[in-house]
Amino acid sequence: MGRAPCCDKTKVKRGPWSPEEDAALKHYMHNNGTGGNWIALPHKAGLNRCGKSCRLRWLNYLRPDIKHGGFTEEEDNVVWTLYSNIGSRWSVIASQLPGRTDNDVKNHWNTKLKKKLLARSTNCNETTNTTDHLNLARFSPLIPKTENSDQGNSAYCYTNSDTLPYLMNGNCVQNFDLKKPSKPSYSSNPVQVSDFGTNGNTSSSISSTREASSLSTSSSTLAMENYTNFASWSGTGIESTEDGILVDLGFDSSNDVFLSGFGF
DNA sequence: AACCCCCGCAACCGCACGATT
DNA sequence: CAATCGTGCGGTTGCGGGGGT
Repeated sequence: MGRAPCCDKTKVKRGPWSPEEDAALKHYMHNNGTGGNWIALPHKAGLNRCGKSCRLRWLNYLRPDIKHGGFTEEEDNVVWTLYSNIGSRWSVIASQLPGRTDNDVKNHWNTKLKKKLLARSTNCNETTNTTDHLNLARFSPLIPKTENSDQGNSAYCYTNSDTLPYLMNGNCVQNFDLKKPSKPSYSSNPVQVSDFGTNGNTSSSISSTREASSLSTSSSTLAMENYTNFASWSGTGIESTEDGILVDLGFDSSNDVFLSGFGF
């Protein structure tokens, strides 16, 4: 048996809200709040609307603290960084942007930022056959394990020693243990991700703050090290037989790139 | 001036989840 | 424990405005 619809769609008004409806909803919300029940609200407020529609209208448009207008560069940076780490969890991203709603962030991503990303990905594809192979790590959002793996259990974050030090405003690349790539097509300096967490010099050059923790079950142990710009893990057991790295070096607006990656 | 196309945004839809009965 | 309900979320749609031809 399917879910019962929240309202009779043939009997409620749909489509754009009129100024009168907005005023009625605002007035009701000002005096009563939701009363903990959006479904009953339209009737109480004298609105011939679905409760979900009222909720959406209020949260995305009528709320007094809503910020309208274009996104600032700083807000873009937050969206880039969070999207690269957690994906399309718009409500979580929006919670980090005061006055912005999940719908705002989603629309902004779909209409502006995604196109930027695609444009860069195109450039990435164009350059991976040349001597510049940094783009996978610089542009990729989190890549699912199965898609990022050559043989199911290994992956690399590709980087470029010409660019990374500038982006990170430091010289950490010098400390990485650079190895030859496993894939012939990637011929520049890849950073084997499992090396991040095992190289003490690397960690100290990236960040002054560091936390370590571990998770244990009867069958597995997962050790976590969290740094400002990346987190590494290594473990044993059924669920965690691989070392991994989550890199978040943020967005560099002057170069119009963001650097973020995931590997194990 | 008329038409077309593209883009941005508001709104809708369906599903998942937690709370309640 | 299962059914029901309300809410929140992410994906998608479609309208309207603006720019180009």
